[in-house]
Amino acid sequence: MPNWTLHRGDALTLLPTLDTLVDAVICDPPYNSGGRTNADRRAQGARDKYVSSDAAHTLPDFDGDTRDQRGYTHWLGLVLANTYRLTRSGGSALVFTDWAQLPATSDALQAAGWTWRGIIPWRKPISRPVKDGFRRECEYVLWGSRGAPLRHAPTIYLPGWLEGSQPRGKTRVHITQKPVAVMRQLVRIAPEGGTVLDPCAGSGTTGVAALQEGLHFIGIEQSPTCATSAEGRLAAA
Amino acid sequence: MPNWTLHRGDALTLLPTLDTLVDAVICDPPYNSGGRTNADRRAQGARDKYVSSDAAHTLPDFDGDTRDQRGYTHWLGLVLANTYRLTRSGGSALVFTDWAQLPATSDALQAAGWTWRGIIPWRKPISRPVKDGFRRECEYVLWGSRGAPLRHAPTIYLPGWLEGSQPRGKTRVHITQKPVAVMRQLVRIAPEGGTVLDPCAGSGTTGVAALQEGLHFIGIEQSPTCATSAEGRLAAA
DNA sequence: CCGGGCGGTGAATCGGCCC
DNA sequence: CGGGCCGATTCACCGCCCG
Repeated sequence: MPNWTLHRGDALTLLPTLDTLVDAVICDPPYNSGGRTNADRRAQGARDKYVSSDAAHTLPDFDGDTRDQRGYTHWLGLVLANTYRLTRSGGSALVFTDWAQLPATSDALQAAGWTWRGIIPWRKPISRPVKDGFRRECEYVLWGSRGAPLRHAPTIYLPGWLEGSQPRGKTRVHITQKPVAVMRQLVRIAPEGGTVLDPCAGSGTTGVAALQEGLHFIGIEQSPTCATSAEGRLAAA
Repeated sequence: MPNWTLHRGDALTLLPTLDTLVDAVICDPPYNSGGRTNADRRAQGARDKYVSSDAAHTLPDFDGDTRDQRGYTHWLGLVLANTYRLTRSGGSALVFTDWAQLPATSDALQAAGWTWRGIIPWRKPISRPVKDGFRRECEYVLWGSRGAPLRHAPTIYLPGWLEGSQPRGKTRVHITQKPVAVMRQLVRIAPEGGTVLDPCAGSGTTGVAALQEGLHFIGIEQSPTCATSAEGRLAAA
């Protein structure tokens, strides 16, 4: 029976106090990328940047989305270095990013010691059209490993791209919530019975997917509101 | 009736001598990314890196695939800066890259003066599975613009995701040849009756797509073998 | 219970106005 | 003149309602 733990608080404060070794780190940080100017990025909350001005839902805003690109790279590098320490040799990191922060994310991943292994695009069928230009309908997952990637037994083959829309309606509790089906593909990078760590757990989708795949889960979430709904979802899973 | 020109020679030598203004630059440079180490990358020709050792075809090798990452960024930045000079305000650049060179390519694009506008993944359904890991089945097109992107009349909406396998069999004349259907989507970023420039024309697929979409085409190709087959394909289109 | 139709939305972006 | 703020915009897709 897989088990789970959710720590409440700041990732950079809590990670140094942990000592359980894990097999995979899956992280969906605030991208810090909305807005055209640095002032836009720093001044607004995530809701103002990422949610349509006429959206009817009342999902809560989230913190930690006010860094400029250098600050973001540095912060993410620290988080990833702390998770690297907790990861077994052969373990993997999977980090979400949008197109604009992809190069910064690859810098942070490699600065933290991970070997960069690839990009897995995530295609979102419900996305805004762009007038006179190419639609921006993908987010991206960067894959890194600690040393040579683990050999699985039996051998597994994971997809090179993902597809899935954000949950809608009453199952949605977070502005940037990921579909469980997408996360279930990703957590399979951990070996059978392994442990997955998510330092930016949000609404806990990574944990739900891990439990469904028979993996243990350790999460960290700063926002009390998110942590509470994550605990509910994890307990139900 | 759209017309085309193909210059034979090195892009960095020829670009400064051109003075026709263009609406879009589409470029598929040698990625310089095969091999695990810098020594691997520099020692081999493109054929050894990108083609299976048991491949049955005998397509010619290509030059310009022996730079390390710093050299690649610098070279690509020079090419893109020279094409920037020839591009009308509001025009676009579309640059192909694989996952490993994506950050370097975004650096070069922006260093050359272009505003980075997004990433369009290109999925190649025929790709090798990765043992115990995520398949690498996408390449990426980086979109940049010179100033604010041109307003089209009528307004167009271009895709954020491309699919198409590399040509096989006797229609394939180049190791890294792109499908015409994919290139036709991309050249549409140029306005009706506009001109497309490809400084690394290869087998001329960009030009074929441009002509089919009613656009003019200017290409540059270094390899005499490739240039000859490109001329054949362009004349037929 | 199933199918068709309708209404709402998106990890924004852009133009324009005001200070 | 530059920066900040406001509101209009776009359509494929998904969920829900109703027949």
